[in-house]
Amino acid sequence: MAQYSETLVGTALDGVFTALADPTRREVVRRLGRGPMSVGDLAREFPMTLPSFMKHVRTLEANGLIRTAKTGRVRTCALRRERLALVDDWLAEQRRVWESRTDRLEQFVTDPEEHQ
Amino acid sequence: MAQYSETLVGTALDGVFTALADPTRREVVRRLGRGPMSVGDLAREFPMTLPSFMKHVRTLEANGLIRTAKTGRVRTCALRRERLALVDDWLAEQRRVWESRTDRLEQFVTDPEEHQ
DNA sequence: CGAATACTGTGCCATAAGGCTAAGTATTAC
DNA sequence: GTAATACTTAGCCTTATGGCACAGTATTCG
Repeated sequence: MAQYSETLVGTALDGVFTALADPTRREVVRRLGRGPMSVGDLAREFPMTLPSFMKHVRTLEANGLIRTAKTGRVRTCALRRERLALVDDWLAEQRRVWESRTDRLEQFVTDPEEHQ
Repeated sequence: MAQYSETLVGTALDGVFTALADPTRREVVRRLGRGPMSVGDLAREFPMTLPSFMKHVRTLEANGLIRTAKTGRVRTCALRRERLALVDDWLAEQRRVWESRTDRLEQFVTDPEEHQ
């Protein structure tokens, strides 16, 4: 049993998808798409306290979706677009898998109406 | 504050990303890409008990990534590829956002070295 | 220097996630 | 009709998640 096809099981994909599973974090990614912003400026847009918001920032950074740096008392966040490419890559691999589907149609011994 | 850009906050995107955040579920999606399979056949490949595995199946179904149907005592699962398109769409929107970035460069009053 | 600003750290809380065992139900096989 | 198969249900456990309040630190402003 077992053998997951992704070589490492606890992959970066886990983190990236987890990070994007939260609407607040997706919105942060979206806003940073327009350019870097400070934590404070970002936080002001969301209905939660700063400490709570900071957790999202740290999650995004820990999973490589953003980069942050502190200058004086201000921490600026910037999107790391290349990290989103992991999602693209995974989707592309899926497509590769199902495009080879017709090659092995004989495997599907299930009810015909189950075939999408 | 607030106004998240996705119209509904608890969107389908939450569920889709959450479902894909787990390596077991991603692997199920991958395998179903090759064609429908029964819960039992799928489960045999994973290092966990059937009840545990069934939770993943239900999560995938609840979030629309797979369709399942029972015939006799066997439940067959099939991928719903169209649901993965939501991820594609979100990524495409991101690209749209950051491609319009240069239009408003004057907004970035932050440290120049922060600009990726 | 004292006050305001912008985080940061700590600890608490409620719910959800992901796993297990054990027992139950419905089909199918013998 | 008994037994094996293929889930399914229920309950428990541990850890993770996402939120809070409150207190603390480091910069910058006046």
